[in-house]
Amino acid sequence: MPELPEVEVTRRTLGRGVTGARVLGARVGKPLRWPLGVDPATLQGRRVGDLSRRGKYLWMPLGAGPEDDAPVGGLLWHLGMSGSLRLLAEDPPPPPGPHDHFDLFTSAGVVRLTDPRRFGAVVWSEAPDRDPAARLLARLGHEPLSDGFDGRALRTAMAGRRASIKEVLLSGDAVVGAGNIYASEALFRSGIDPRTPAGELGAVRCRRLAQCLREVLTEAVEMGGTTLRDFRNAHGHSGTFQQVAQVYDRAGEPCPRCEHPIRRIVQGQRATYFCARCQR
DNA sequence: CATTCCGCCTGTAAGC
DNA sequence: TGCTTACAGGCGGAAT
Repeated sequence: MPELPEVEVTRRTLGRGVTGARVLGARVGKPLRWPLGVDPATLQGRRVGDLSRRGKYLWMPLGAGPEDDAPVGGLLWHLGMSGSLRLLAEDPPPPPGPHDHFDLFTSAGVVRLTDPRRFGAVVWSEAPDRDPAARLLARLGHEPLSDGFDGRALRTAMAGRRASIKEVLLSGDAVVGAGNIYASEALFRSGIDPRTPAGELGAVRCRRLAQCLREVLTEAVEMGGTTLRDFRNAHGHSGTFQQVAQVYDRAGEPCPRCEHPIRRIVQGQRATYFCARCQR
């Protein structure tokens, strides 16, 4: 499932190829989570700017069109559960398959969103700080890879929260980017019991968690992300982080640190994997 | 305000 | 073998 590293890998691999290209048109397939919100024909002639990422959202600026008064805007992309973005340079591009639900035709190739479960979205917005993008980005927490993020910022953001640290990490309103895989992995690395109420974590453990979260996300980006089934980067290549995950989806296997069997519990209707001996 | 739950999807696997 | 059911999960929005 695409979490921060997968979106960042997509941003890098897609941005390298598509930035500066001209939009030629778009094809809208089956409905995604939200409607595009604009007539695809109005995108024609716009120039693709630098891709940026906020949490698991990708922002693609589309500069003014051929007419001088055309507003600057962009597309906000989300990969949902099973989405991936490819840049297809072949001419003509391969015909869309049954799970290809959006094509952005550009002078550099086709940006194609493949998303079997259709939890993803592509939404037009006139700016990232105007609706509908603003509404979707408004409640997001700290960027874990930004300079300002540390244990203090994390602790402040979680003050008073009685929900478990695992659920707060997943909620994305204290810190963004961790989904089910990286939340379990970061908690394992930091030795914190996923059931601990988030507000009870002191300065020391918050600092450790912030550091471990950064590390695990950074390593995952360097490994091209995690590919359990669907994820591919813009060139169609899989990630390899799943090979070094220490607890995720490893219930019953020995803990890599202490050999104690890894447990699987359910928190907020989601699976959590942890070592009950190493994590307290 | 904080927290919990629902619903959107479809591929996969377990159960009958 | 074939059908049914359960499950996985990101996350906004409604309900509590």
